[in-house]
Amino acid sequence: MRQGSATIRDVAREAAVSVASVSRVMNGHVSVHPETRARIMAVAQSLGYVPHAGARSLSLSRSHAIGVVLPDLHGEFFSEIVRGMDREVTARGYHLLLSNMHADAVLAAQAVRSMRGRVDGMIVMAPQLDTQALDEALPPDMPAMLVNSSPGVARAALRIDNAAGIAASVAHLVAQGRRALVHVSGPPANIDAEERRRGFLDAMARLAPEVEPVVIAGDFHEESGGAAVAMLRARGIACDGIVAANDMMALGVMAALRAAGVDVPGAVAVTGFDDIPLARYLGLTTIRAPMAEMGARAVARLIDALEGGELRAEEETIATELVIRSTTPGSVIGSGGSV
Amino acid sequence: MRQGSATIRDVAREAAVSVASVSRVMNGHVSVHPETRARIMAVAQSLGYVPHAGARSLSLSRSHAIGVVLPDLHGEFFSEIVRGMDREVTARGYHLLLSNMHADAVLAAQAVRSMRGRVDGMIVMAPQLDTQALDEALPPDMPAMLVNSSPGVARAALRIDNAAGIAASVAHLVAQGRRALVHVSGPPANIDAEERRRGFLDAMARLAPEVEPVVIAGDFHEESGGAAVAMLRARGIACDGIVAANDMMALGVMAALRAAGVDVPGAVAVTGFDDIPLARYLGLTTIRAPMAEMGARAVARLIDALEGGELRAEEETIATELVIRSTTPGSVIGSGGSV
DNA sequence: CTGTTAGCGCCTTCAA
DNA sequence: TTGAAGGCGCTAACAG
Repeated sequence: MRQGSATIRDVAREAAVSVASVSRVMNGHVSVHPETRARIMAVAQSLGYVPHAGARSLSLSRSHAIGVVLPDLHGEFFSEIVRGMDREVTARGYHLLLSNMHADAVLAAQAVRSMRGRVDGMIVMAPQLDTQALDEALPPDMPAMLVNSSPGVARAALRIDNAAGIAASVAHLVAQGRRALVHVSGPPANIDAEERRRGFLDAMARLAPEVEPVVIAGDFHEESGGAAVAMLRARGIACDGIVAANDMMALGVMAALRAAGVDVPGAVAVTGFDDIPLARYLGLTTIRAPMAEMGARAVARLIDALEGGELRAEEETIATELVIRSTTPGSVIGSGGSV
Repeated sequence: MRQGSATIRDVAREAAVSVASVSRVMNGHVSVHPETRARIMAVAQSLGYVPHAGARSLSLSRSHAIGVVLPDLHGEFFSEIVRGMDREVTARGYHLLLSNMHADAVLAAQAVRSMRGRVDGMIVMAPQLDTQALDEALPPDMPAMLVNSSPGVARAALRIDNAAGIAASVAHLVAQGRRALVHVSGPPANIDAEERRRGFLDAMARLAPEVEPVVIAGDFHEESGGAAVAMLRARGIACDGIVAANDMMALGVMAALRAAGVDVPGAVAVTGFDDIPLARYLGLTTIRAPMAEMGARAVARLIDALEGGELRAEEETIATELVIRSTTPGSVIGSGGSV
């Protein structure tokens, strides 16, 4: 992109051929005399010629890059998702153009627009943006995959099965005879948080219809887990199992419970969601959300579409997995993965 | 990048002006009649016109994108570095083009080349590539910053101060009267690992010249920490402090020690390096490596250079910070940050 | 098998 | 203040 580099014309002149021949050789096209080919390759080599990807994509109307717009999410997620995307994208010969998006819809729209002309498609993850904002931000003719975003937009989408995940946790606890379950939810504006909350209520209605389920509002941060426990105790709410909407809050719950001398999992069982590395270390039973696979899948679907397939505006759901550790007791029979 | 989008010509035609005027308006240039400007903007708006960044960068020879080539590193680092870069890059109106690089030099070269014509500069992090491979991979005229890479190349570089960090750990332990220190090193081909190993030996020579320092080879993975402890015990090597080359190994060390009934930090103190989130949770004393700041700094230096400044081929070092937790006892007086 | 020639979408002198 | 025209580097017909 800077001054010095040799262009296709330099190679052509030096090899005494036309740029077309150079282009043919560089792109492995047919019909080039072996001798000319050899000469051209030698010259290209000696000049250190590397095709200018920008020019190439302008002429081909194809950048082989896909834009990724992510919210400012936690370290674990970020790296996992991007890792999955990167794996797939590299295997397919594409590049990833990154752009973070802070919860602001205006900035989001700007980030999305700024990618026109540099990517062939986009992957947008916007758990906190509403349908309309997303719709306005995405150019209508831009192939895009929505990941864990608000439903309602006629776009191809991917989301983890929050409801089934939470339901698995509830089933697991219910199978142990626990009924007084409490859900510590995430921020209300967040689509994942909302689905988990609903999933909890639905699962309770199905699996323990005789009890009135309790939901305490949290915000996905560790502290709100501790706060939830404090509230529970202050109000004297009976509880033998806490289903947190994510692992960080579950950790807060565990710490508060133990600090208060409550036996975990003896008196109260705890489950989280996400399966962050800490969960494994601290023995937290949780729902594993396969973020890397999700990223890879999003890329795969998008590129498939870009290369001729259809990008059907349907939502695909990614299965989660219940990982039983020491915050819920014993190996329970028949409480496998999903519900 | 697809078919539908309106081009500058569509806007020009619709507004009954030349493309030059549209261009002037879009780029906020002077000398455009207010009336024409208004008309053009109205048309652009109604057509949903968004400038084609690819074409723009071809004609300007400026892509406002910077390429990032990273090794396949652990989640924590990856996200922290990229977060720092993203923050800076967004603030400056640039984009990040990502590319992973698996330890193979050929693939690395290819990854780097594939970015010509799509980025204005690059940030390369290659702790396991040697100088020559790096040199060959980077186009001579491509502005680039090396991050935690092999020294010796005449390029601008940034690296965390591994030696000072380890020295701080050693000083901290020595200040507690510990002398029988053991270092569990990282993989020998890794530049960070090597610098930490050397840093340990140098610090020991300086701070505890009377003892023969012990180094056990690890590989940055948790298991090798446990293996190191096993070896220590099998050989009956005396030891009252273990300085691991990274946190994961330190965790392995802690687990093995405790499993063997050894009191930590009573009998043996343990320190790590990196300060991953787990370190905080498990109370591991460690050296904090500010990866986000490092990423941001790399971007800042690169963009400064791209926008007129000089990109001097000098190495800048990023300071680390000793974080004392419970795997090394008590608050020790006078053992602050660096040595 | 090879060269010529239009663009891809935009920016920018140079004239008017 | 505005328009016409060339060019950024490359690819893809279309002729030879």
